[in-house]
Amino acid sequence: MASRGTRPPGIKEVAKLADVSTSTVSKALNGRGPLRAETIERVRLAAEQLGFVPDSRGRALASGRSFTVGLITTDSSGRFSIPIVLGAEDALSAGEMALVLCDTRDDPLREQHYLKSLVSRRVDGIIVTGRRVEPREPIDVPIPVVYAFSPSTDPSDTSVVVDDHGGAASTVRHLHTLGRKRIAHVTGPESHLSARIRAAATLEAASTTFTGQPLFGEWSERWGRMAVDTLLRDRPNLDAITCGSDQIARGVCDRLRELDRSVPGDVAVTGYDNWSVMTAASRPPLTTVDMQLEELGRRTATLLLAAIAGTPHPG
Amino acid sequence: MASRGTRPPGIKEVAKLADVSTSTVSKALNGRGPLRAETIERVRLAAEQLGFVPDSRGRALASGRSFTVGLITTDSSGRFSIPIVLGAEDALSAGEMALVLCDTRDDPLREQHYLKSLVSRRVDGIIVTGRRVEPREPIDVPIPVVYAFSPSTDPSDTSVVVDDHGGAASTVRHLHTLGRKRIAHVTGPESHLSARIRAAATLEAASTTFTGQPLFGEWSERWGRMAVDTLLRDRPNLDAITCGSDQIARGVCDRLRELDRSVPGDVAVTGYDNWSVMTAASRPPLTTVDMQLEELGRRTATLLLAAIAGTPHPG
DNA sequence: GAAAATCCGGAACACGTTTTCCTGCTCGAA
DNA sequence: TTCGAGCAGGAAAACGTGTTCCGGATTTTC
Repeated sequence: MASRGTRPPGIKEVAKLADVSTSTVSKALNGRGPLRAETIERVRLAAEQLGFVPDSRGRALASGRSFTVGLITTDSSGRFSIPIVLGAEDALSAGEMALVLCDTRDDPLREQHYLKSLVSRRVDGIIVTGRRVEPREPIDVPIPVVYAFSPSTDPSDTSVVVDDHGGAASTVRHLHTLGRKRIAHVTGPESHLSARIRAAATLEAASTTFTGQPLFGEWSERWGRMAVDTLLRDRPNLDAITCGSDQIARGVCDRLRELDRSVPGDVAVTGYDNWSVMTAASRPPLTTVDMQLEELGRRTATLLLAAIAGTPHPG
Repeated sequence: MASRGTRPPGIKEVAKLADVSTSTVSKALNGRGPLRAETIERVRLAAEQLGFVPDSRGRALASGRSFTVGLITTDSSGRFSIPIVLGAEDALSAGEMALVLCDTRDDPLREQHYLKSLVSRRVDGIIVTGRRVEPREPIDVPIPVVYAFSPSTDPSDTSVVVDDHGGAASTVRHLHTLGRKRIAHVTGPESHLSARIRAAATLEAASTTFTGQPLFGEWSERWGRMAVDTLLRDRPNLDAITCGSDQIARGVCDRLRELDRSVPGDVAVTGYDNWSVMTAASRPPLTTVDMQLEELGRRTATLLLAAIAGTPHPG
């Protein structure tokens, strides 16, 4: 551990070393006031010599902004929020903004606690994200908020969501291109909005080539394996299965292999999420739909920055 | 989005409403000075009525602390850092501390940038974590630092690491309890320290029951499947395979199933990491070693808090 | 050579809180 | 009645920066 006790040099130390006033230092380093180039250089040199790093607390107080945004998530697993966080961080760090992480673990009490903490920190904005695409209760704070992945129930709030409909439809189009004519769909619980949307979009896009009904179950490999047995019993001649998640798709693939159906020769299988752990390990590697969550995070952050700057984009 | 423009009430507004001075408000709300119960109640009421939330920027400036810790990680996937973050957050939020997240993506430039940002924010402490257990270059800042998962190369720094040796040894003991006598080991690249440690510990613990040499490869299911073929060709009578990761273990299980070897009847298989995605989906569910990363994060944060309070625990 | 225009830099204040020191009050005792 | 003790609460400084305004110095112009 490095030395402590000696507190870092402030703007005053720099001022003394450069033999100017503190305000001059501020102007020189921020390029504000009209200063001679020689003075600026002198200040810059002194700052560098002392290893001066401006204290953002003072800056925050003076500027009224904290250059910090909060991210509230309910997705402890990080399965969906991680890429979003990465994208958001990417867009934010360009603007010298920091991101404070708050994982509520789905506990309303915790969420309340974190919210108060963020308000107390005078965060410039808040990103709210979750594990499901179901709309969630909006949060009530006097700060710009952008919802990512799980939109707010209030349509006038700014929300960035994935295009489940388009994703599922493009999957079907892809299969049509490959000449598949009898498509089935295996997905997660019907109680999940994303499962319903993907199923509906699949049905719609494959109306003439769909066989049977979508199968709702759970987001697991086990369910994928079970579903294959059901499908092959009822519709033995199907030639494609679109799955609501990569996990399900992998289960489907595994079971098809065990039953000596060639993939994708006899039956084409598609996943959803582009979870590399699943897609790469599957045999054969899966065709899947990438939700582009990192891009989603980036756009969320960009929208938030715009809202902070005063140009909200509702809806 | 809630209303903006009207800036939140400050301590001054509360003071005016309660008809006391600002210092009295501070004392009342923080329970510092000697005040009459009646006064405290009056202030408390006024604060609540105005929805007053103290501005932590002012507090940070006055108290000299920012009540914030930075977390620097190189593990973009979040595979290992997520549980650590969760644990750390857990321990920190108890102390009203916030956590700002910095993902370097293994880019030294980015790391430097984030480091400067954290120093500028006068963070109270920093947690450094990574994707591998290899020791890493210590960071040089005048702030308490605790390394988690990837220790610092400087032994006088505070580092919290996983007990790979103990974990591997306990696996072997478990297998001995089950009566297994011919144990093999399949793990990741020999260039990875954790693979070497686990292999060495396995060899040591199973000295009399180990068959052949540990197999080094990669952290993938594919390698697990390949390794089974190699093992069964050279040592067809083995009765247990300990794997360096759950992914490898799953590949091993899958391949054994394909070859009609019963698991765990003929061959027992153990994993490492307790990655539920792998262990639960495997058939049969895997026995694995839990690294207790969340606990590691919690302990890291606790150590950091101690260091911030002035009681460093080097080594 | 004097007045005006220009340019540079400094003093002071603001931001919101905590903390130290100090004042004024009340109560009890002589 | 007066003095000391003790307690409740206020005034002011401090934290570190940004910003506004203003004065002094230099240059320009007639």
